[in-house]
Amino acid sequence: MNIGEVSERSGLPAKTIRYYEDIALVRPLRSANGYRSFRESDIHKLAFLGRARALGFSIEDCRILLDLYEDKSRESAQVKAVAEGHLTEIDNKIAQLKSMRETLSQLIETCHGDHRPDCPILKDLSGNT
Amino acid sequence: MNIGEVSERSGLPAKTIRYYEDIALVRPLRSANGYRSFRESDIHKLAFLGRARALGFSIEDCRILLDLYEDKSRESAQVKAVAEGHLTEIDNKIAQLKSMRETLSQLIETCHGDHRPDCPILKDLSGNT
DNA sequence: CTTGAGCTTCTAGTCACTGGAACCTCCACA
DNA sequence: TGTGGAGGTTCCAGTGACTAGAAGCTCAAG
Repeated sequence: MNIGEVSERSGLPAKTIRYYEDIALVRPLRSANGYRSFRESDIHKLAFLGRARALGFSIEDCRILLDLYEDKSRESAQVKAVAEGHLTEIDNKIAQLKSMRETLSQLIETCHGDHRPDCPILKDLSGNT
Repeated sequence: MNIGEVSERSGLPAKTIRYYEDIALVRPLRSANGYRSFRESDIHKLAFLGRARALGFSIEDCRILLDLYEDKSRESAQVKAVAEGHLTEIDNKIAQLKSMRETLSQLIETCHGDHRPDCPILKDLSGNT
């Protein structure tokens, strides 16, 4: 199967699929004309990658998860550890964003936002309390 | 004032300060020996940038905010608009992360995480329901 | 006069793609 | 048989906001 159809079926842009081959996440065969030739298992892998990326896993995490997926003697604890590490990162990011949000929304509230130049947002950024 | 002291006083790494000069966010003078020579106003700007970046504003937003800061005839509505745009982005990111978090934590809960290979996380990623 | 800290510039790497150029291949239709 | 266009190929460069590291210059203290 050619890359266009694989792109449709996996939901990933062709560029991304080529990139994933570049970094050896998938290894499609080649036809006589030089075109990539994807097997069902490649499409399956790509869809796996799409879902893992949608959950925010890094490419390196994806690589590990794919390896675990293909290792039938894996221990589920290994998978869980990767997922938990990622969950922690997500929690950290959420906490950071919430803290930014908090500060920012307070500043926005106190800014009258009209034609006058006086602005508590700039005041705060400039270090004035 | 040399970059080292400015780094300490502004809280920004020297590398970052040089980068900010590269992209013309600050324009320190130069001493006869070629060293950057920072005025108080440069330090002030850098501290401003540090705070704006800590609130998650992009470099381009920071550039706009700095310009507004220096434009004494600005309208506070302009500042507020930038801040509100950024707040919306933050909210979007938080929503996305929360949705990831939701899915991921549910998967983690159902994974027993022991020596057995059976794993609902991988099952889900592989498209099995 | 040496040593070491601190400064300079420059290049390249990060992450995960994405855009674009130049070129090749295939298939349908005239 | 020619042609046009869709779809494939590779390679290079850019994104954002730094960061690491190398090679070399300057300065102050001992």
